[in-house]
Amino acid sequence: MTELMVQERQAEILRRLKQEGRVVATALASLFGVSEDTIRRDLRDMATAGLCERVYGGALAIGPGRTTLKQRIGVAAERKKTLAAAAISLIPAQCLVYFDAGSTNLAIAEALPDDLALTAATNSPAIALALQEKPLVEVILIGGSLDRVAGGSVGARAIEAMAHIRPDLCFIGTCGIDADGGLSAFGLEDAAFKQFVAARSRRVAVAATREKFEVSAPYTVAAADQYHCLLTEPGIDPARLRSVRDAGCQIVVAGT
Amino acid sequence: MTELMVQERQAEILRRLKQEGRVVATALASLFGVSEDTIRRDLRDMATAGLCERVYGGALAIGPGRTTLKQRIGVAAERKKTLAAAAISLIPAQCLVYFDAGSTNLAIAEALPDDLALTAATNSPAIALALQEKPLVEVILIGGSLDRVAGGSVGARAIEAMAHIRPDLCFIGTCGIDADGGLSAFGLEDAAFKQFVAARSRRVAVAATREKFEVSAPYTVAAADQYHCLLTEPGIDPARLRSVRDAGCQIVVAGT
DNA sequence: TTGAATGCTGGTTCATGCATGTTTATCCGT
DNA sequence: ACGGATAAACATGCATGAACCAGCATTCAA
Repeated sequence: MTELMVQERQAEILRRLKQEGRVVATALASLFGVSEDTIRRDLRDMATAGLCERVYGGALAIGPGRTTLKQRIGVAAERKKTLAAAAISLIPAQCLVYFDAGSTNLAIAEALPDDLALTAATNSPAIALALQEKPLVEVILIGGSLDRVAGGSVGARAIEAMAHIRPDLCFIGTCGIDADGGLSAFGLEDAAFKQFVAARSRRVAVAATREKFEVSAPYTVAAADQYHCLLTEPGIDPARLRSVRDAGCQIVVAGT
Repeated sequence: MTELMVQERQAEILRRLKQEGRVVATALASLFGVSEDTIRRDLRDMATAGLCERVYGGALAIGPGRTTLKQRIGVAAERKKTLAAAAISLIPAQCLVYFDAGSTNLAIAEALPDDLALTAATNSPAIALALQEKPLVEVILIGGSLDRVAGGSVGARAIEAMAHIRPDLCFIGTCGIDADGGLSAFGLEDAAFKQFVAARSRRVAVAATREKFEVSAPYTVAAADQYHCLLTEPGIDPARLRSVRDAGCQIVVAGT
């Protein structure tokens, strides 16, 4: 490896932190060909700068990088990751994809591979931040009034901004799925916006963990025949899925 | 290698910077057949002109991929907090405040007290997330194309969305402040958007740490008489501040 | 002759490795 | 489970050489 300057070395450490969630001091020392003291100094500086959390033996990432590490450990989030992996296989390269606000869609955005080139639109600041990390993704942010509960822009301005865009594919978030496969949301404006986006998209996908099948939210978003793909986990009552499939919807069960 | 003139040499250095992302002073010296002092002078000049980042041993390229918002957040975090505290005293309750993308403005948004009620607009996903945590703040997200370097929306859509809003106060971010107090930015679209926002706002404030006074970015945003309040730290050359004050601009020095 | 570009001198700062003593995690025997 | 042993990881201070800057001298062209 070519000799690196301080800033480059720290930048590289930061990159590894983001990617792997953690770094080991001794490994970095031999990797860069410097003493462990130097690495420790680097980590200390980066920690005081708030770029990482110093721990005995190395350092941990802060923020999303660290949550992905936690996700690797946590079982519940492991399911979302599986879902996300399956979702990504639905995305053709070089197309325009819309990501609706929501934690499941955030997981999909985070899981996008670095070598996938596409244009991504979203109404969620959190998803926008995640997408910003993907080098080949051009990000379009949909503005509007920020809905605290939904975690994304809604309202007239959001719809106006969305009217300029026709996604090839959209991932709609849902709060609940009723017996007939209908999607629902907790907010009136949120539901209206989802509806608008779904109507404009060539292809509508819904990624939902199994607990969504046990929730019914007050505002309807779309019936089963208004979306094209339902992405979910194993262990759902086959009768529920059948009714959705009968409406002409593709069912993808992740992890099978 | 044939002997080159200063401008040619610097242009060649810049070319190499763009291509390789970094240059080493000693290598350049032997390459051009000049003393290391000359190279250092070159790099120093180019750095003050905002063309590269000077580091011990050489220089690093500036721009996409090099310095992202995330990296800038950790820099001078403590000082930015002091700046933020002072900035908050400028904000009247119940008004519409715009926060431009940038790490300094992010610090201001994070420092907002929980009992302050206002409507906040921003083009930055990161700032939107921070504002979402404040219970009495209504958040308006400005959409558009997401600029990775600036960390916020820019472009036609962003301007269109902004045209519906007339902020009582806006905090504009700046990449550099020139000798006459003029603000500048690294991106063309970014600069254009800042300009548009500033023109629409009743009152324009700029919060800048001291290093901004040593940087000059390529695209101009606003002259000193086009903003109303400059918020900065102690230790700035008084002559610089005087020229800004002479333009009719209020100067607030945080932490004094 | 003036001014810009460059090289040189001396003193300063910076990054790094090494030596020292301290703290921490882990293992082990009770 | 508990307390001590042990080795790894750590912080600190210091030494060193490289990189740095300010200032002055030199060159050369306008």
